[in-house]
Amino acid sequence: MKRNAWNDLSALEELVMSFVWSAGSATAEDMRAALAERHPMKESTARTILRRLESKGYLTHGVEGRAYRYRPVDPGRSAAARAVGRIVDRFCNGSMEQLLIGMVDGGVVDGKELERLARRIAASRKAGRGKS
Amino acid sequence: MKRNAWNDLSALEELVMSFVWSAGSATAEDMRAALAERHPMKESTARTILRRLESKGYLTHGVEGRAYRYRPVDPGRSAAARAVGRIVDRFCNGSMEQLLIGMVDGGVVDGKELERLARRIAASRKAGRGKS
DNA sequence: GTCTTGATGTTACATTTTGTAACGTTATGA
DNA sequence: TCATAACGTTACAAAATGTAACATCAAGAC
Repeated sequence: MKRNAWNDLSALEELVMSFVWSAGSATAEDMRAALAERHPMKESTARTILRRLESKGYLTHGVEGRAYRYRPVDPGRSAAARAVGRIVDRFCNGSMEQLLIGMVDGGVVDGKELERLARRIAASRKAGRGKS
Repeated sequence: MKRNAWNDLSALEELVMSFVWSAGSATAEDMRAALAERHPMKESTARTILRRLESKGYLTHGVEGRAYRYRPVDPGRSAAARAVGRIVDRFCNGSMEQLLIGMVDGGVVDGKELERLARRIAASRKAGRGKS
């Protein structure tokens, strides 16, 4: 049972996922050490969070020596895209345009920049799979 | 004192906001009746949810006859834009481009459509403003 | 002027979710 | 065989959620 439609991660889980996504993969200790200043926690706690994230479907793990190495099931942008899709439904009555307008007006992204990115992406997708 | 200013709505609160945003405004009864099938609840419960949403800053109310009429403090697209900004930070390492790529690849929005909308929006807001 | 009634605020509480972690178990290299 | 690192299990307190009863109070009905 999800917390809500656009995100079922708690603040801490979100912080952890953020780290794992940027790091690519991580063991419990890696994560704990990396977030030590932001959010200190015991080894046991770190592992619990990672396990919960795995049970929520965000992470998977493989054995590496004696430790577990967790890695994202999907790239952050995929999870992000799904989240945004739901946001559009709930907050903007399904109108992607409304969302974009809100983002530009709210300064989340500059209008020109958005146009530039959109143009580039549309072009590259049409041509062929050249992910930047 | 919200830990997550962007993601502080529960599933039910989200459903209610979704309704209020699309309806423009609503009394507790309006809301309760509208969501009756989706999520039945007593009058008292409906009012509690609306009051909580007001305390969270999502709604405000004015008196209308004997009832309170709640209305969104901000258009849904504003709340959506904030949420997306946060998502970009956490899920995409701050890269708006990564988010857009994820959305196009994930089928959340068509590349051409995105480009069309972006172009139109950029055109209608010639100035590239600084963030608030 | 009461009385009825609809709407409000106050208060309550069982669940679920989160954050945190102690502990017991197990494989592995010394 | 033993120390250890890493794991899973289990436990809780605190906060968030969902749900609602109850006491009130204003305004129109009589």
